[in-house]
Amino acid sequence: MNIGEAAARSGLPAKTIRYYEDVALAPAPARTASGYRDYSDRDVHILRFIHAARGLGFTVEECRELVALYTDPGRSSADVKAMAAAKVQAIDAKLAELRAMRATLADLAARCHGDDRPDCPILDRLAQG
Amino acid sequence: MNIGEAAARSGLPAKTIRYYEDVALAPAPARTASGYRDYSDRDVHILRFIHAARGLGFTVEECRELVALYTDPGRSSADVKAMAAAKVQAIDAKLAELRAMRATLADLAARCHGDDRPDCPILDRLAQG
DNA sequence: CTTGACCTTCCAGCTACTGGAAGCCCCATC
DNA sequence: GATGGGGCTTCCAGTAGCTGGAAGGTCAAG
Repeated sequence: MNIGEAAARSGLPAKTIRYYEDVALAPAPARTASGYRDYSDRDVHILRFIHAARGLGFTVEECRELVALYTDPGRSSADVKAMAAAKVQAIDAKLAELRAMRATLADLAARCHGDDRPDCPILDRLAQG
Repeated sequence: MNIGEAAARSGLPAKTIRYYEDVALAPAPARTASGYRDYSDRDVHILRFIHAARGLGFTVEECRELVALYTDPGRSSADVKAMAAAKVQAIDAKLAELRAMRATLADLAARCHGDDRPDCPILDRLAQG
């Protein structure tokens, strides 16, 4: 199948699939006589795997590792679990950061009149650093 | 004062200050005879304002607007409040996304043995898309 | 045979910096 | 006056992860 269908089946845009191939994350598929990419079911399977991994927040680099583990029959599940645990930690850090921002912003917004006068606790707060 | 001290006082790296000047977010300070940047207290004040705004998650583009509002005595606080509210919404969306990722990952990690065998529910899940 | 959708490559640009090279400048010390 | 070490200047390149667009080849329908 060509890239349009591989895109539809994997959920990734064709552009992104080419990009992943470029950075050697996704497999380079066979080519037709005229140079069109020709994806196998297995290729698409990997693309879907990558799509799912990206969707869980893994970086492209991490996806490379995950694909390597996935395609290695001699892998240890401990390695995969470690990556997942590290990602959970990273997400927790990001969550804490966003929650703090949200709290501050919501508080400031609540205390701002929001009318046509210039007085604004939000700006005041930013101004004090 | 020169850029090193402006950096120390604003909390922004010197590199970043130059970058902000380059993209016309931060004010272009006076220059000494030898070409060194020479920051006034007011310049530093704006730098700190920008630092705080970035810290609350506003993009550089949004910071530009905030600085414009900050320095406009005829502003309406409603405009600022609207920006803050929009940012809270954006953060909420991001939070929801991260929470979903975290939940999935933590669940998968919990169900993975994490030993030296290859069987792994994490990979299985990624494989089904 | 033509049209239009699809495919190819390559280059540029996005956000928000960050690192590094090459080269001045300033101040203190000898 | 020379020297050394820091700080300053500019400019270029690279990071992540795509995305848009240009120029051109291909395929299937009518």
